Amino acid sequence: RSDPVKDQLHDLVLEAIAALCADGTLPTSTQPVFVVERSKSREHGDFATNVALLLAKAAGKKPRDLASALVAALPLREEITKVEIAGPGFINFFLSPAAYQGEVRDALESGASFGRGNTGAGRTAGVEFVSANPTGPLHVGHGRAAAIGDCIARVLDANGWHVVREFYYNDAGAQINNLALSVQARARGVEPDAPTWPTDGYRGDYIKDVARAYLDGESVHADGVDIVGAGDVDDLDAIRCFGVAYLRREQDLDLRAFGVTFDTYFLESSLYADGKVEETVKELVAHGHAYEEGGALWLRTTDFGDDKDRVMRKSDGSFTYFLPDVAYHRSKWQRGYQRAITELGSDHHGSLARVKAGLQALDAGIPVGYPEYVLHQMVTVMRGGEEVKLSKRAGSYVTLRDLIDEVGRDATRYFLIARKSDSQLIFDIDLARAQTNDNPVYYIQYAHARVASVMRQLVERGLVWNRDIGLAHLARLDSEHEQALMIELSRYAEVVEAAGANLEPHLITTYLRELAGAFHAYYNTHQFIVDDADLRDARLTLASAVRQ
RNA sequence: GCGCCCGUAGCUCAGCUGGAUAGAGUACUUCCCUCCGAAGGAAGGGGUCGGGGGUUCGAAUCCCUCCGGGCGCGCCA
Repeated sequence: RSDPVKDQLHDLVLEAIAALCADGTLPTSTQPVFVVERSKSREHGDFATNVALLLAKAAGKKPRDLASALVAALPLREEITKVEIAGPGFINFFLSPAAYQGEVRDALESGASFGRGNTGAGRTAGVEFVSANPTGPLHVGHGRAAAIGDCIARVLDANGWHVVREFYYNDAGAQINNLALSVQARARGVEPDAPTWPTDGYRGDYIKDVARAYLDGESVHADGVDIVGAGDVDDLDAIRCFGVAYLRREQDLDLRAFGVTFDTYFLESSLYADGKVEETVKELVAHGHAYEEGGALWLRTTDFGDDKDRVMRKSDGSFTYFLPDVAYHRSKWQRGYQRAITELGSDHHGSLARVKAGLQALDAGIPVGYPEYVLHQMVTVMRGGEEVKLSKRAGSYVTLRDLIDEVGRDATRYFLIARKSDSQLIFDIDLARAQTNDNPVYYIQYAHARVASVMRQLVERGLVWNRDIGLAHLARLDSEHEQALMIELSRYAEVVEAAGANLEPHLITTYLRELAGAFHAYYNTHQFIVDDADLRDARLTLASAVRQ
């Protein structure tokens, strides 16, 4: 119920239906299922309803005839300037600007909380994203994950959810061991192509930085712990701890520069340390979904929609990655996340079915749709019409830091969420840097700059604007362009709601561009009348409301 | 081979829980602009919504099939 104007129209139609039921035009058992929607084009008014199309059969009438009857029974309202029957039987409503002035009032009165919803009702949603292994710098793909995850978190927060941002990382597995060996090799002066270089070692230049810091006894602060480089090249455990801390800190600095922070860092190793992995295995076995074959322990995930059964414990006694994943998502449920959103690169999609199956096999009352996965597709970075592939720092890929340094934090965030996450994304550095209206970030910032400009001039002329003056002059917002702007404004709450419901933050970017467009149109055409203080104040009311 | 995602204007993409002549930005064509930022405004041309079939009063949207592109199908993570 986020749009009061739409809701009022919906209620009016209900009244009309009730009237037709009373006079026998409609059967009294009629189910009033219909929608009132914003019209796509101005020719079709502000709102339209398909009610006559849907009820025509029940009424035994042609849609347009039923529409006529409904319109005749519709209560009159001052803000409705015209009601029209169009096309196959749509009823179009034309509203006066006054119908939207309440939205501006709401914006002024609610300030920063304008547009917030409460579908979350204070429930807890855990949003897990990025979750990069601490084995190197974050790349563009992580950047997309960071932007999408953070914006999902923000949008859920705006819908009344209590949001916990969570970063899960592996600090103990084979990849980390590989990292430790790579740092050790660098510390010993071994080059990547030398015979003693570890198999599949990390070859990037950043490994040299880690090794040097370790040898120099540098102190690294990450996730609330200080780790000092011990300098001993034979102590692989010490190297591992230092390397993880070092790269975790680097990732964290990049994320902070990107405007992203986390509430919880969850270590994969804690699942083992706290016995969660063993516990999960025991429960799966106890519920009869496990069996042994070829010396390994399997889970019958095919009972829960997976393609084939999966190995939980390998024949060598160690666990596959699959089991900690199940234990981890189980812990989200146990920690009280009524909703869990897991943001991943789409190359992980193969693991979704088995994790969900594992959670169901626990028989712990976890909902079938838990967790909700949001997958993002690959990012291609372009500059000068060519694909950018290399980063000095990491070697084989473009880092998030490269992008932030080159195009700035806000533009990077905007472009990384501007597309549906399941579409491949082309990140055009030239476009993102452009100071022209081709660049949507520039276009939006430019709209803001124009508002700021007017406000500044107001102050320079010694004039005052405040909320009360704005509220007193709402009725002056009566021009066509002001109405167009107010209509855009009135969509805000439902855009926020839809973005939250569908976990689609790109809806926000699309909306912002449209809002900026309405603003530019308003600015470009209206006459700024300096000798009419009242009119000026009223117009500035809207400027300020939109800015907020 | 199987599974998931994508295919919409020259380009980059919205729209996809079914609705009216399929939208935005950009590019292109014509016209306008010396008062708040012209980094502007007005108008116009441009589409078999990948192809085909089906369901429906109505399909870009739902179902089937084919084509094209990406990704995934390990006792790797």
